[in-house]
Amino acid sequence: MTSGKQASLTDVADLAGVSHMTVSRVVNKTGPVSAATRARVLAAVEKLSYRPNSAARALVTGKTGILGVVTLDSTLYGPASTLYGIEHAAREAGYSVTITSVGTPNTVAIAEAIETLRRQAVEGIVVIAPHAAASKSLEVVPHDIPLVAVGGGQQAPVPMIAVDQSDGARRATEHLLALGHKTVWHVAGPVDWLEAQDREAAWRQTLKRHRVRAPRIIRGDWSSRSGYAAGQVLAREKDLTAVFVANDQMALGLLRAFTEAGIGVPKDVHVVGFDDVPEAAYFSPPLTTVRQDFIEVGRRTFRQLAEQIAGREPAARDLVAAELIVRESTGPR
Amino acid sequence: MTSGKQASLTDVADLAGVSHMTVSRVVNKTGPVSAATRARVLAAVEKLSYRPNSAARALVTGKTGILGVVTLDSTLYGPASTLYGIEHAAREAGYSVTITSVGTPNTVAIAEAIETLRRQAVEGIVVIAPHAAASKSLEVVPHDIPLVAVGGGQQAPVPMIAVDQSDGARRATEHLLALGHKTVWHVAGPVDWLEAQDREAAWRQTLKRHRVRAPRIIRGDWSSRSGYAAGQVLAREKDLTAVFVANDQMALGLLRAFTEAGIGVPKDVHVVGFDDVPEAAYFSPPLTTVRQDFIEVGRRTFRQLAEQIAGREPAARDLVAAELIVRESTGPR
DNA sequence: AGGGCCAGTGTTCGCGGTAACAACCTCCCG
DNA sequence: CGGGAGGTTGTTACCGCGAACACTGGCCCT
Repeated sequence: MTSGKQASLTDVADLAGVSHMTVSRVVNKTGPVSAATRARVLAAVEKLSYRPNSAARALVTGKTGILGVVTLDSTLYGPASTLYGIEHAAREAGYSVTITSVGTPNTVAIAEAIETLRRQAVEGIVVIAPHAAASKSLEVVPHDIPLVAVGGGQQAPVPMIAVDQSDGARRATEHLLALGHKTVWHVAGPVDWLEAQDREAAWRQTLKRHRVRAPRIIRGDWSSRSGYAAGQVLAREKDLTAVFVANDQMALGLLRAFTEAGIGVPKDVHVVGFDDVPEAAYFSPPLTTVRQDFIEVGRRTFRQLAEQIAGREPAARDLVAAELIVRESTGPR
Repeated sequence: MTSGKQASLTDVADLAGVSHMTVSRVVNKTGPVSAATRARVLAAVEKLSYRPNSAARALVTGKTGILGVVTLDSTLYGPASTLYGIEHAAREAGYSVTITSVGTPNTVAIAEAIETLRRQAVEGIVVIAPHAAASKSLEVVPHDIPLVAVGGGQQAPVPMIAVDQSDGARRATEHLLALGHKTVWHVAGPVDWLEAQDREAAWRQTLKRHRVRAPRIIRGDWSSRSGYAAGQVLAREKDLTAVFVANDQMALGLLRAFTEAGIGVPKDVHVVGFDDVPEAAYFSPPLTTVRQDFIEVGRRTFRQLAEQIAGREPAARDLVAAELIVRESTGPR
């Protein structure tokens, strides 16, 4: 019974004894069709297990119903969550999502990824690459296709959605200051990551506003390993009482280093992270951190893209508020 | 200069003063074209920034160059890593990947996801859903499209690639037994996850082979929270000295519970996890665990699919070996 | 009674490519 | 010097679908 080829509109039409146009009307619910005819057509569709040919449809309508996402091929919590947020919103609206990952977010790789997606005739592109180089490459990208950046930094050259990094970092820093600390140290993310820059800048500014001197910065690369190294360095600082770490993974490494160095958290030092990964509540000790609603980011990203596809020119920036989650790492001593 | 529409083969042909067929030959490097003509065509292509229309091509060739992946919309380390492994291998071979995520892997959701992908005219489908229900739904899926399951359990109804769960669980259990423990407790994953079943079965079998009685099982849901709960339960067991936890996230929660209960790891109890998430080396204490090479899984998955697309009937199962990574959680007391 | 109007249906055309074949030109050979 | 070979180019026929328009018949209105 597997007759080799997929059934076409015409096949269905022949079986139902109507023209292919009538079948098209039934399938797409466009134009009037009598109940009797519709039933016959539907039966034929069922019998042949007809599936519309997306290529043919795309060819004639000029719309593929596909969105492209450029993402890092990492399993970093943020990008992965955002991807699923976008995919979910897109699917609900009848779009499908194809991904192209880049190992390292340099200008060339991003440009290639975008070109790859364009060859797929995607209707719009999301770039999840909160990275300076990525942002740079967006400047030179042709602007003849709907495009949205996720986490593109303060002055992205294209419309952008992101969690408000400054807001989050400010909350974290002020939380620590409110606990009475003289100052707050910072373990930053990689310089070339915009989110790292934003968090660092907000931390610095918050200290300044409170007339507190900023200690020197320790820099990591988001990994637990680098957080561990940072922790070893900080463990040698005499008057260290509070640390704001730019993400949870690094905070984990830092906690480990502190444990090994005999530094108690929260007894001797208070620590705040960023991201609120699902595991953060079970670190030792449970980590105070800044939660980012990536699902919401994904949703708004899709909405933004949909607006552009519809030909409207939506707001250039959209920030999602961050939320401080207080746990034991900044608890009573 | 943005002339509204994308240039077509004919536009290029007109500009270069040749027929559209010649342009096609140049673009696809099929058939002979004189050097002079090729140069003229290429110049025209460049000038108009011509991009082949994938829909038109797909319509006539019947090939879309798209692969579909059904995945969980979770940020679980395993599925996410596998996805990127597949995407990478696929892109190298000129395929692009579209994803469809399912919140919970029940039969209906999987079937819908597959149908959604088929409407996209994907050339092959990967189902990353190491779940009993997913496996079930694969039994009833039409077999007229190349399909591969990742982590589909021992008797998947379709070709399957996976890390050898039994092998990994056996290594973990034997490692603990070799350290002299009377027995090994097990915190298992959800019953309806095939990997959880495999790990549990291998643990039980290994104990049996060593003529050791298996303690009762504690069951979690992969989350740190459930691992924490399991840890609280186990903390009340008198003769507990060794625990094999079915994944690293749960192991983290368990470590936390043990810490709160005053149980030392590795001093009082030895703990082994599964997955080797990047953070595992920085747990307190660093976690002995079983590493799974998801990139390799992704690579082989794509290869499998490519074979099927090429019309060959490849091996039904392909297992990737697991590796035991020994760290402090099973270290000297 | 004649003329819209409209629901229901069919016909034609073309989207942008590739496959298949035809046509032309050169060159070389007997 | 005729003819076949082969390299180079063009022509034509679809692929499956939807847009646009044409057609049919009944019904209502004047």
